[in-house]
Amino acid sequence: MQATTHPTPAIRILTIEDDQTTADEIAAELGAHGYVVDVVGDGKIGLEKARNGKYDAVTLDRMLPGLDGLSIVTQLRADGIETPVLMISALSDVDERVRGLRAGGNDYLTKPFAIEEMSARLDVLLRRRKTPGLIVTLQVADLSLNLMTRSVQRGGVELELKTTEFRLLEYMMRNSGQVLTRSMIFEAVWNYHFDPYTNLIEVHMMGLRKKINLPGLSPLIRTIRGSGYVLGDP
Amino acid sequence: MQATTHPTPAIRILTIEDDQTTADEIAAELGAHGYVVDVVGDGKIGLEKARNGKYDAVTLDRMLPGLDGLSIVTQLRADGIETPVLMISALSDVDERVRGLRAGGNDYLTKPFAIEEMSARLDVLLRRRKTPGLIVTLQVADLSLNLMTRSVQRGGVELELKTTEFRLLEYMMRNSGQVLTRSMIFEAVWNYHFDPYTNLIEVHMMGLRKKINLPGLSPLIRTIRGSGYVLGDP
DNA sequence: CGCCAACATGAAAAAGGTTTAATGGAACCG
DNA sequence: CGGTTCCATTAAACCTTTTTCATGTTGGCG
Repeated sequence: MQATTHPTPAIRILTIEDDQTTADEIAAELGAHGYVVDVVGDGKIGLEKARNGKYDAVTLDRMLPGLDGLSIVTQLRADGIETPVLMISALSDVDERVRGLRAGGNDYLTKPFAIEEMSARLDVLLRRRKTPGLIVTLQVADLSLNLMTRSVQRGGVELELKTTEFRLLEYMMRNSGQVLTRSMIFEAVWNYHFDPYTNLIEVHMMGLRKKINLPGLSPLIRTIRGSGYVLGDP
Repeated sequence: MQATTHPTPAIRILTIEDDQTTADEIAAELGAHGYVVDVVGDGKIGLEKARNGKYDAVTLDRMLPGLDGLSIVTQLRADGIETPVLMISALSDVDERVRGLRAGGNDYLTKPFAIEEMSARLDVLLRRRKTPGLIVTLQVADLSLNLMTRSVQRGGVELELKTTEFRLLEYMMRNSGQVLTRSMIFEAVWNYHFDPYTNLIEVHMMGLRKKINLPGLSPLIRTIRGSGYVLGDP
C-alpha cells in the first residue's frame, strides 16, 4: 500500500456557518467521526466551494452574511449539483422548514440542537442510496393509487382513506370496468367465504363514494342493481 | 372484410359439468354474454378437450364421473397449461376451497349459486392481466418487509404488525445500521417536527421488539443510550 | 455504592375505525 | 300506482389501536 493514498478516501464535509462557536463544535464532532471538515463563514464563498469542492455533504446555516442559505441551495440545485445538504436554522416554524426542503435541502435541523443529533442526520444523508424510488400505481380514469406509499389521488388532490376503504378501492381498481358481486368483494376485502348477511359493503361503499366523488367530477362507482358494483367512468 | 373470419375472435369457454340442468343454465347465460360454450359431462373427455381445445377459460365441477375435478386441474397445471379455471362445487367448507385453489384453480364457487355470480367471476378471470406481481421488499438480516403486501417476516415466520409499528420498522429498515435519533423518528413516522415530550417511541419500540425478537434469534433493535436506536445485528 | 438520568414496561385512558342496526328512498314488477 | 325488493344513509355500539401516565429497571458517573 502506498503512503500517499488512503485505503478508503476520506469523506469530506463542507460546513457553511458564520457563528464561530457553532462552527467549531460541528468541526470537532464531525472530525471525531473521521470526516474531513472545511468551514466557511461567508455565503458567496461557501457556494463557490460547494460547486467545485467535490464534497460528500454540506451543512448549511440559514442566515448568512454574503449570500442567504436558501439561495445557496437553490443555486446549487439549479446548477445540477446533488450533494446532500443539511440545513440548519434558528427558525423553527413549519413554513420555514418547508421552504428549506422545497429549495432543495435534504434535511432541516433547528437550533439549538444536540451535536450528536446533527451527526446522526449527516450519517443518514451520506449513506442515502440512490433508490430510484420505484413507484407502483394503479390508475383508473383520473384516480390513482400508489401501492408503495398507500396514497390515493383523485384528479391530483390527495384523499385520506381508512384501511378498509383502501383495500376495497384497490380491489376495485385491479378489476375496474367489471361487475364485482358482493361475494367477490367479501372474499377479496374481508376474506369472508360465506354470506355474512350484513350491509358492510354498502356502508363502506358509501364511505368511498363520499371521498372519491369530488364536486364537479364524474362518479366512478356505479351500482349494478341485483349484481354488484363497477368502478370506471362510462 | 372476409366472411370466414370474425372481426374479433370469439371467446371460448369449456364447461365440464355432468348435471344436465346446471350445464344448460351455464351455457345459456354464457351464450347470452357472447361467449362460445362447449359442454362436456365426463371428466376424462373434459381433460382431453381442455388440453387441446385452446379455450380461454374452463368451468369445472368438483364431482364428476370418469375423472375427479381436482385431478383435472392438477393434471392441466402439471402439463403447463395455464388456462384460467373456475371450480364449482357443492362442498363449501374452507378446506375444500383451499384444496381446490392449491390444486391450481383460479377461483372457487359453491353450489347453489346465482348464475350472474358465475358470469361476473368468469369475466374477471378472462380479463386477468398477467401482472408479474412485482415484489418490492426491504431486507435486514433475516428480517424482510414486503412493501406491496405489507407483510413482515422474521426468519420465515410471518409477523402481525400494527400500522404504526409497520411504519416504524420500515423507516428503521430503510436506514438500518445507523443511529436514528428520537427527533428523526418522530419526523419520519409521526410527522412531528417538534418534541412532544412523551414516551411514544419507547412504547412502540417495545411493541416492535416483542414481535421481532423471536426466541432463539438475535435482538435486532439496539438502544444507543443518549442518542437513539439502531436496527441491525452486529 | 448511591444518585441521577435515560430507558423499559404494564395498564388505563383516549382516539379512531369497523360493524351493526334502524330507517328512508329508489328501482323494478305486476 | 301500490307493493316489494334492493340499495343508501345515518347514528350508535363495539372493537382495536394509539397515546398517556405511573412506576420499575438499568447504566453511567462521581
